Amino acid sequence: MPKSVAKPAVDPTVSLQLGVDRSSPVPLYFQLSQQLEAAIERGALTPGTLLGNEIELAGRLGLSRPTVRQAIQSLVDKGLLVRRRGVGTQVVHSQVKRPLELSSLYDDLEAAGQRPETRVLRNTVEPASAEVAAALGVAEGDEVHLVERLRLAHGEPMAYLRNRLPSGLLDLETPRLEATGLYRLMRAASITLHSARQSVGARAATADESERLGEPAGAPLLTMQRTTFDDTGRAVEFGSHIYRASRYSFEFQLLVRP
Amino acid sequence: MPKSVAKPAVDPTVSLQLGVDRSSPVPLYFQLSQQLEAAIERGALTPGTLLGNEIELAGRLGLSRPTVRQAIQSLVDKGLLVRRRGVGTQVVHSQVKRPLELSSLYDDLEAAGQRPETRVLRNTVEPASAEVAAALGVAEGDEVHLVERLRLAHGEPMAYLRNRLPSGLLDLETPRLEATGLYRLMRAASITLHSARQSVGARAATADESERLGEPAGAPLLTMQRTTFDDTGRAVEFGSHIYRASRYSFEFQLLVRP
DNA sequence: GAAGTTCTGTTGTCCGGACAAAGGATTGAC
DNA sequence: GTCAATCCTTTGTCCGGACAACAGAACTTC
Repeated sequence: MPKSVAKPAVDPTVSLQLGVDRSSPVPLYFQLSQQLEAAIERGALTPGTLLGNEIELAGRLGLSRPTVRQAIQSLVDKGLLVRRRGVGTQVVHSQVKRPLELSSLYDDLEAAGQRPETRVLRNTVEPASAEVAAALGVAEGDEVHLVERLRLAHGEPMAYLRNRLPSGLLDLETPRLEATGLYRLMRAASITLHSARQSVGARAATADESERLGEPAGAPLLTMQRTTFDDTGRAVEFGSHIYRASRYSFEFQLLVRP
Repeated sequence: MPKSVAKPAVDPTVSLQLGVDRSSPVPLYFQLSQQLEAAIERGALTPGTLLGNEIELAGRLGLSRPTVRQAIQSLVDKGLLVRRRGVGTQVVHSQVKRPLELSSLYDDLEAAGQRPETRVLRNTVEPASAEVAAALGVAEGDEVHLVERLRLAHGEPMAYLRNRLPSGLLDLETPRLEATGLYRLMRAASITLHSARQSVGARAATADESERLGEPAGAPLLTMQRTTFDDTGRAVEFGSHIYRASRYSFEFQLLVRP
């Protein structure tokens, strides 16, 4: 007689009502990965759970194994699943929120439930300094767009944002800048952002800065410089921002590249 | 008679001497992606170059299209290539260096050519405070390992590092801590890091801190808190670090998730 | 000459199958 | 009981093919 009985390892995905709509234009692997992600999100798949094996899952859903693998892979890339050869695919033991995205302060604040407000202080054109020219990849002295904004939350200043953009890239009207964030305007202009190079540091506030942000003189500030590139490699934005360290910090999650 | 002649678009990969070794245990897609990456790195494939189409490339290398696609995809994920349906695959217009890794300060300094030095100030065990317990996922009052280190470069203090680890995870001998970085010790103990949650901020130095770091009183400091998880979801480290803002800033590249 | 239409080339998605490699559990030998 | 060898399960890699979707160029029509 076998000493077993210990076989509680029922495939947890069976009770999940997974299913794909083949008439939808949404790719099958994407439909599946979204359903799995939602299941993890709402706790139907708890951390540590072992997903049933790919072949069986594919068979049950009427999909091929490559398609199921593609769905799982996308979640592995997001850090939600972990695969182990010979073992199976496991829901990662929670803690994953969102792996560092190229987000604007505006989106961050809005997501945090704070109603961001923008005050445009300058919106003009000026010749590029050597530093700006190098960052944007234009010639020194070329005209670039300059935008200076004060970002507030709950009526309190949070950050002072200074951006330079290649002139003519975007029509930046002050009302639109006050209504939303810069990145949203870019996306709306069908500029597809690709990557950014950032530098985060700290320094003491100058007299001007402390006054503008409502901080005592010499208060510590968080600084961020960022050059953003679109998918053709053009630099589309160079920002030099300062944040009130007493009110703001950068939070992010990052994944180890396997 | 065709008006053409305009056909300078020779596949740039033909002159690249690509080829795979089927007897090698290294996966074919990986061999190919490495060769392509090397070619981009050394400038043999210049930014903007259009790779030949996948099918032809697969045929020339004696590989199947899925294998070639897998190789290309890995470089797209790294941000080195951009694909456009109906157009082709293009080398991204440079600027990409390295997309933010979970690196230790030690590695960063070493890569920058500075010889990092570590002075272990404390290496002991203590009961977990509420904050530490929450971060590490242990009970309050449980014993955790505490390591306090001063990190120097060129003999100058750069950062003050305070780490808590679940006790018993690693045997942290002071000599080993002074010889290398914490993450390397973890990897050596075959702990596979998976993700980390970070928070970067700034504040003014306390009297103690300013003295330890050789900064004037009240100088702005860059702060970083990080909880690191391994692939089983365990928290393996909780760090609270402070950096001299006058000497150090965080530099990183990040990619937009498509 | 300008606008719409068709055509062509390329990547995106999906299928079904096959074998290799690794991890864990079981079995066997001592 | 302990250790090594074996088996089984699962993911990793690779193949060959098919059609869809999209972008751009060429062509036709007005």
